[in-house]
Amino acid sequence: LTYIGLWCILFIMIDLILLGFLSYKPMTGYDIKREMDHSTTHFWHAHHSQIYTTLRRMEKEALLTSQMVMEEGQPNRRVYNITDEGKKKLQDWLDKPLTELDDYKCELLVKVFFSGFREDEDVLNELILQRKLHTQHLSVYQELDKFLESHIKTHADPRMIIYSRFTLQMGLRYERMFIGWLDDTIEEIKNM
Amino acid sequence: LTYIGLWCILFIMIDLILLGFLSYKPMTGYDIKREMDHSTTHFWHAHHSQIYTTLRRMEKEALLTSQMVMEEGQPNRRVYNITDEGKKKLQDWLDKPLTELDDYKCELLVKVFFSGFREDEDVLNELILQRKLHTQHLSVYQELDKFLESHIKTHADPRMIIYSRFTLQMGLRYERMFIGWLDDTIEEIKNM
DNA sequence: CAGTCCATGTAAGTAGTTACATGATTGC
DNA sequence: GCAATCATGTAACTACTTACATGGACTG
Repeated sequence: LTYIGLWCILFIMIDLILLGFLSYKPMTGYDIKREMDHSTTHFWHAHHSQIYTTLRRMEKEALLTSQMVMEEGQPNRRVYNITDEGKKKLQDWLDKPLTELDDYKCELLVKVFFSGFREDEDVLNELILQRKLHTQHLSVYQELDKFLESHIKTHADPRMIIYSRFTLQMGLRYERMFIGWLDDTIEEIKNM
Repeated sequence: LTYIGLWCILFIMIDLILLGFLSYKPMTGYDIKREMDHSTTHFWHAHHSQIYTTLRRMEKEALLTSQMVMEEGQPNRRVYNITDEGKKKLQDWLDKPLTELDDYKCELLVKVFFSGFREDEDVLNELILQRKLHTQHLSVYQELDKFLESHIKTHADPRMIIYSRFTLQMGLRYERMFIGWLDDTIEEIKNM
């Protein structure tokens, strides 16, 4: 098991996300958590506990350095910087193309799959609730998209914004696709 | 931490999937793995090691029973049956509506998010490769869908088939949505 | 005679989750 | 007075992954 690490570098997603954010600018764990909640949540999320422990571990691995910055009236901040080794790791991962598909997990679909045992009425109510939740998500993404669109020209590095907007476009499409499926499935159950 | 189990029953997805399959008929771990690979993979997958260990644990929890069936010329089979307690657990989970959205994780989107650092050419190649993979998946789902459609009337319990087909419809929509996003993103990068 | 299918397991590790813990400041 | 924000951590656990392990029957 252990010798594999020598041959094939392990790319752990949370590591690469932290390296990605820190390649833009020095940040604290708190900063990264906040940014993730506003930009990557719809395709990758992390709890603060995982972020803090991973940053610590990556500092030991010489991918990052950190300094405590003393604040008055506010808690002190541990600011992380990416090292050359960290930059290399990020670039190595980016350069290596994905040759497989991500696997998708969806609890709702598991429930639907086994819903032959349920009352149609109950399934319908569940799908209607899900539709509400997805509609809320969709409108959040629409707001975010407007915001990104307005900042795309004023930003110093538009490439960053352009690529992050591609991911948001996927968020929008995903929600619309999901709502479409919910609508059609609701109709089909009603007509059963 | 421990007292929570007393108040709030834990619903672990793999448990519920195994209960779901065994509520149709008695099966072995191998059978369930094979069925999952043909029906639930696109929204939930499991390795055989997890299936075997979970079945064992659930037997201890009195949700299942098992008997070894001796075979000649072939390996012996451990056939599992669901108990009344197991049926109750499955039904309790089905009856409790989901009040949140599943969270979605996608490594490709993480890469795209940080692809401002890459050559457009490299990103394009990666997206084109992903397009190929998604197209392959799509055609597998289309075959499966044809198969389900032809069996929907001859099957003893069409409700089962109808609900499982709903999940396949999602698979089809998901792949089409993904390919659409890939096409548009590829075009936008080419025109950059 | 190499490879896949049948069939069932164990061992070891880790990524990620949930809860515990603290405490000053700002705002309704 | 209550809740949220800022800010950083530790402790404990578990769902899931990867690899190890076996061995007969069938197929091209």
